[in-house]
Amino acid sequence: MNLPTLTDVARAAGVSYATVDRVVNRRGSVSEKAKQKVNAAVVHLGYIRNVAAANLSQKRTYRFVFLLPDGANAFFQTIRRLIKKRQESAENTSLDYINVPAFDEAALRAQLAELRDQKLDGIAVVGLDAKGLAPELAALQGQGIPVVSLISDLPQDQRVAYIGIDNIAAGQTAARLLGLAHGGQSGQVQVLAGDLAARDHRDRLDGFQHVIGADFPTISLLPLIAGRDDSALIKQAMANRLATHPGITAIYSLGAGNQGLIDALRAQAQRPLVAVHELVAHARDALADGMFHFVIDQRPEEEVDAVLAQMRALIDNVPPPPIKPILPAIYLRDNLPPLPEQEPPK
Amino acid sequence: MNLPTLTDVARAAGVSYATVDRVVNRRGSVSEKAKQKVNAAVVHLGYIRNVAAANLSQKRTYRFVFLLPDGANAFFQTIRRLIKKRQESAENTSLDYINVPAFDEAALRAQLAELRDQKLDGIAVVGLDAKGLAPELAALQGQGIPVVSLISDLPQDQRVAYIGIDNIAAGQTAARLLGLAHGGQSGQVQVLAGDLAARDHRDRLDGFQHVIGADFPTISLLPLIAGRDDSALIKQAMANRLATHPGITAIYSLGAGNQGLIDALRAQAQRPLVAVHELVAHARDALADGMFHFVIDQRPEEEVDAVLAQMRALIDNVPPPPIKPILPAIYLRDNLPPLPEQEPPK
DNA sequence: ATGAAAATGATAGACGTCTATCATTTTTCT
DNA sequence: AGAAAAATGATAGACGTCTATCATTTTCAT
Repeated sequence: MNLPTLTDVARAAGVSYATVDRVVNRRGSVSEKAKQKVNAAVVHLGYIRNVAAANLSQKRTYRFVFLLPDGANAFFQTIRRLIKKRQESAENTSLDYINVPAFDEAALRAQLAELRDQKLDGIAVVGLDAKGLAPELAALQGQGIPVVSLISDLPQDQRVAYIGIDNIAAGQTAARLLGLAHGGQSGQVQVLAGDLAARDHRDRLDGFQHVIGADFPTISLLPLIAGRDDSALIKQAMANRLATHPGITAIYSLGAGNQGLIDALRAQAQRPLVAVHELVAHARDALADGMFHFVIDQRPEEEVDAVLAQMRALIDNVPPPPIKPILPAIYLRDNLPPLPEQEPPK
Repeated sequence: MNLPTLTDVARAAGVSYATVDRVVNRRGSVSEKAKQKVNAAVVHLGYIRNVAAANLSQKRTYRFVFLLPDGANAFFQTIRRLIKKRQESAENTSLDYINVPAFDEAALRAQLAELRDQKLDGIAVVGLDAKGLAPELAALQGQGIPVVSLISDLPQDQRVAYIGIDNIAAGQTAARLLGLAHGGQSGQVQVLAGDLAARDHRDRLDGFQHVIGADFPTISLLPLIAGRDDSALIKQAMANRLATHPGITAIYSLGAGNQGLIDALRAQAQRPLVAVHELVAHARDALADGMFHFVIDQRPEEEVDAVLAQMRALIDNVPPPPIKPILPAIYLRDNLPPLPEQEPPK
């Protein structure tokens, strides 16, 4: 009738509660035989640990830290805001983030080393394609502190899970949206990247090129512009390109710094189709204005939640944490989500 | 440091634990003065009830029932599957669904009446645009059983919340996707509805017509086909229409029964742009095949979760349940989510 | 077979809330 | 003032898990 408790398991296994406890909480001093009896009983009864009761008894608080790239990047501002928000409504979880210089391996490494001594229950890192992090990451995992990569992956053996979108799929999606919007006519597409050293940017570009090449043969790609996610740089480069190539029919910006793109577009009459990533404030406005046509968003809220869920599951040691990949959302001006309420500054 | 407990509240209010309990759990026999002292202390300390502990102590189980339209409709099959899935992983919740004849006011009414006598904690109903349900719904709410409308709304005063997408936005989104995909060229669009008596179908049509009319003046709409969500009917009607109107450039199917549409399309060479609703198996296949181009999905998983969250919050009497509107997702062949694992029949 | 080490059992207290009971105090009415 | 009614206090037990302690039994090596 009711869910079985540990006492039920003990009875079924023919051992004492203490022994069951030693098995399920890995306290050692249990014979192989007893361990098997207990595990069999667990399976047989379908015992599921009552996490609520467990946390109650322990007054457990999870301590999680996010390592995020420093800077004005609007997307990560959103992530920071979300973390703060979750912190407030968190029952027994303490959430923090630490800003680390962007794309700086040494700094990230130092930060990871520092975290090793603090008693943490989990770390989420925005991955970096760098070899030098391996020892620090290994040391953390060795201490039982799980590391999850967020948004941009780390090598598989250096993290327990990756939370983020499939960036190849994102690039493909962008390609198909822009491709279909040519209505079968030919066109010239300008791709705007941040830095191809970043894994996510590379993946998006690969996906994009592949779909354009395979399914839209009448569309050609102009040479890539690498804008380093820097608005000023992007503005200038795009202004030039638009001036010299009046035949541009579409733009795909797969990185950040799109304010620069908006500025460049505003300065002239041509209105190509535009697809960008991340629904941040200026992208939202540009979408509503009709300046942008598609925004592909990785839904930071879901990502943050997924990180927390993953880490909790890992720590609670419960069955395989649901590894539901996060799909990029496609926004048009018609399906914009309501703005999150702004917190009035006190 | 730690979160305040009821004992802390009692101390701060200068009353006994028993009195605090009488206040927060509304047991009566408390003077107005005491009530105020307690409430003040609650606010002052920022007390938040520990729901885990509360449920633990009560061994509370929530009993929720979903009333779903009967029939083969693939979308509702998905909902049913999701409910079963949630049931399995539910800690202290019992979930059931009852199939009711579709679009049948009398049957739904009878079912609601029957549920009144069963001790339930919440009901989710797929709304119907019918006057006759009001007394039954009112009676349920009077007994403290909250009713939530799902997918298709009920009049505002007859339910405590609506969980579902904004169907006007969904129709607008479909219009813009198809409109943009004309690449500025003119076209003829065929809209395929189920039954305009259903609120969600009407809303989608309104949104669609509005955006086409406002932003794509070179696109014209052919007379609507009402297929009653019936595959056979739809197949026939569409086959006719395609034969008589070879100039059709796009099709928007805003209801169910799309297998019929697929059959009609397969029977001939013309390949118009197609947007449909709900990512069910055949839509998924058609998308992968290139037969469909856009699928707008209301993400049933999120809807089911939102229903449960709403109801739990209502019952736990916790602060305003987060009323996050559910956005329709747009799927292309490139961003299809992984298939849920099929359960092997035992 | 003796002692040390390993394994097991029994059990109490804590976590925060809910429910229930009984005793005591305060208020209200005549 | 005195009795009835209302309000309050005190407190114990339950929910399921974790942690800790101490006593007892079993296993193993010599």
